[in-house]
Amino acid sequence: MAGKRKDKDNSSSDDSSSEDDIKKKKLKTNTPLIKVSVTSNDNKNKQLTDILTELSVFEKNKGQVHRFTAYRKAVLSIKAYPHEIKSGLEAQKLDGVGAKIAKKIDEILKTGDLKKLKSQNQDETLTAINQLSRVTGIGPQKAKSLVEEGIKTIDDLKKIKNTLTHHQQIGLKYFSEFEQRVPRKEIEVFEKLVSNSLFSIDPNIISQVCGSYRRGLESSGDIDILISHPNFTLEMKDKKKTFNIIEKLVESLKKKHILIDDLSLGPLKYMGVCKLVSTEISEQHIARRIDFKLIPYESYYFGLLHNTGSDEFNRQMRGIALKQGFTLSEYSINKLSKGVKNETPILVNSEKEIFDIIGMEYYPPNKRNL
DNA sequence: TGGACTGCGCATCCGA
DNA sequence: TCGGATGCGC
DNA sequence: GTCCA
Repeated sequence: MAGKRKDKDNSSSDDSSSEDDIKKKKLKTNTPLIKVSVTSNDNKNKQLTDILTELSVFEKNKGQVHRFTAYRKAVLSIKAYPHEIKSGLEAQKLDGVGAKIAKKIDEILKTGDLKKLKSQNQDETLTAINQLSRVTGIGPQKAKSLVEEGIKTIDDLKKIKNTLTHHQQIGLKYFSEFEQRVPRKEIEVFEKLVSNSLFSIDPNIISQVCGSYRRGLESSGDIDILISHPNFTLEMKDKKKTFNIIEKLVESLKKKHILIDDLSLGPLKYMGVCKLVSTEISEQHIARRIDFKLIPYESYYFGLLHNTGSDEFNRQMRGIALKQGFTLSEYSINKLSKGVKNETPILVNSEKEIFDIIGMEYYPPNKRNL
């Protein structure tokens, strides 16, 4: 239903000879990985990346997830580019920047603004959809139907709270809090609390906080914890034998009043809300998003690698794996023979072994902030 | 020029 | 009521 | 929107 593309007036038919030149010269952000320092605030093209990021959000909320990722990829390339971009043509040498974005960059450099963005920002429906989509559980479809019913703001949502799903109601309840970053110090406390609960459930459980926390950043968007146990194997997962670690963990943390609301709870994945207990003398704390994932034991290091990211790092590493004849996933690495996946899983005992298999230099987590 | 772009767990909806 | 489809998040 | 077969 969501309208097919209609990009009229923008028929990208121009400059064909220079196009081919550009393609050959494309700087692949592939092999070798371009290193960006952990504090990569040396972005000389902030105006460009800010505007392109805004465009990406519009696309995502219009349901155009691939256009969203396309813009995001272009933004990452530009952020990693160490010079001030002076023309669309210059930008187009970067991986992920094509003719359309190059044209937009020219317009931005020339006029300081972008008509497409302006008109979208003046579109009441689109901006309302963007607003509603900030509530977790409300995606492009729900946002669209809400706006069609005349619900356009967060305040409007509160009036019809009872018609929302449980997930959406929790999203509304903590709307502002979920948009705050979680300081590293606070995650360290949660880490300890969760570890303690897990140890009392079964001392053989292993766990690790992943995401940007593991990459060493000073704050994260949420808290993402991977859990495994020697007795929970791939075979058990495939046969759907239940292993109720997550259920026990959730129960334990609720007793400690650390978990205060749930978004979803299954045998393999929990999504919920946590908050440190505030006392009179300590500072007051706010609610945070937290996820637990139970990973089969043989998949643990693959899960660790995958869930540590960054997304861009994963993308590039998977690309390198492919060149070496492997497919790398969240669960395993498999040899490709004649393009077909060999189903025999390769076992590893560390992340480093995965790098070794594809002949790649080891990147510790704090070097994966691409 | 048209298809790929990760794909899977959970909640909820929908149709038989 | 149940199995599959869909929306969503990551 | 970009890339690639």
